Amino acid sequence: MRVSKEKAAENRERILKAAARLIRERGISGAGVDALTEAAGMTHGSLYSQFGSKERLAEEALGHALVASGKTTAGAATLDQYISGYLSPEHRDQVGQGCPVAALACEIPRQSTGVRETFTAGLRGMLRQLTGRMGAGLKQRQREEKALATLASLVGALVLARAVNDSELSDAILRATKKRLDT
Amino acid sequence: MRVSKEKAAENRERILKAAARLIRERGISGAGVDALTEAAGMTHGSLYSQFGSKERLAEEALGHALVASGKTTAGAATLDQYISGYLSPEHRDQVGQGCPVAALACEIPRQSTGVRETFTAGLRGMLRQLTGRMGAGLKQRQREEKALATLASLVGALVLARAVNDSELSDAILRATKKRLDT
DNA sequence: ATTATCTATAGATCTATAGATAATGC
DNA sequence: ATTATCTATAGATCTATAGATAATGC
Repeated sequence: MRVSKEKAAENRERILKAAARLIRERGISGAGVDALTEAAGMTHGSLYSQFGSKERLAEEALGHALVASGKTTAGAATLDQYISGYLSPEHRDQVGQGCPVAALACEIPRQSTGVRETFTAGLRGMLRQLTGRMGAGLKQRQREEKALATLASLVGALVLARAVNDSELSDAILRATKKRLDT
Repeated sequence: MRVSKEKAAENRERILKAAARLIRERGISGAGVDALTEAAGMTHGSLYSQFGSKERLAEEALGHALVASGKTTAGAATLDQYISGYLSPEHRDQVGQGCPVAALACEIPRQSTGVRETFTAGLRGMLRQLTGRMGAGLKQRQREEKALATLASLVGALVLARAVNDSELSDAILRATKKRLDT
């Protein structure tokens, strides 16, 4: 049956929000059309009238997740706060609401051009936030360079801390990386 | 039909070698039983007589890839050589023969216990190699700590360099991380 | 007799489409 | 009349198993 324009827009948002979480938890290829729509309380058919394909939903859902994640990190007043939050055990343990870059990076090379572009734009957004928090004594070039290296450290540490099967090692990865970034 | 013991062992090795490459290129969940056995010139049925399940093959193939990768990096005489090789464009562009940790880390949290244990053991192996190449002036604790932070940097940089859709940005990630690790 | 491999197939799941339905919005 | 959603289903692909085959290795 048909629903009102507002209701349809609301449904669209609900699928997007659920998808933004599910793709981080299960991966883009691991989150099926059924699971994505069911999590929003709808049947899989509605995905195709709203987004046309799973690929396009994935692209929008990734964008949604990147924006949400960016709003969270924007709250960090200093570089130290940014780093501490990113490398916290809480962030590690909440994949579905955490940084989409860390959650999805490994499978991005196999995704559509649209998804890869959205991902790259999101990564540039993170770099901008980091660059803006780098020491004022540095030139712009140096701040950008530091931001690149810092982002790689952050993402690598989070990804590894989530992957290992030993909580002590996982904590040690986060701690050592934080310490290294403090210098 | 039946084959000789030696031939069977050889077939097993061939599947493992092909799988070690395929899981890095397509991900563990992305590499299907058909593709895995076909790449070794066999039908999918043989996988089940050799390994019992895809999960067990994945575990052994990951181990295989970790050993092969460890042999390559063992050739690096110094920390600087290790880092330069890891962050080289060649390594970035050869996922199927590169570091399995960087290729698979994001999906490891969703894998079986066996796969996660193999992954963690492989990561410890990398840490041992790195620790052994850390400055002699440091205490063992400090060397281990530096190795943890260095590994996170290396893996994060490679994963991001592969994911972004812009070759200049990709190169910049590798360069900035190398520079940061040189200090 | 044992067993590595192949063939055929089961049963689940995946993405996608066609057509029906029913309420909206002109 | 338009259209968001649902239902049913197509067609592909996934992991796994059963049974046949045929050569090994006792």
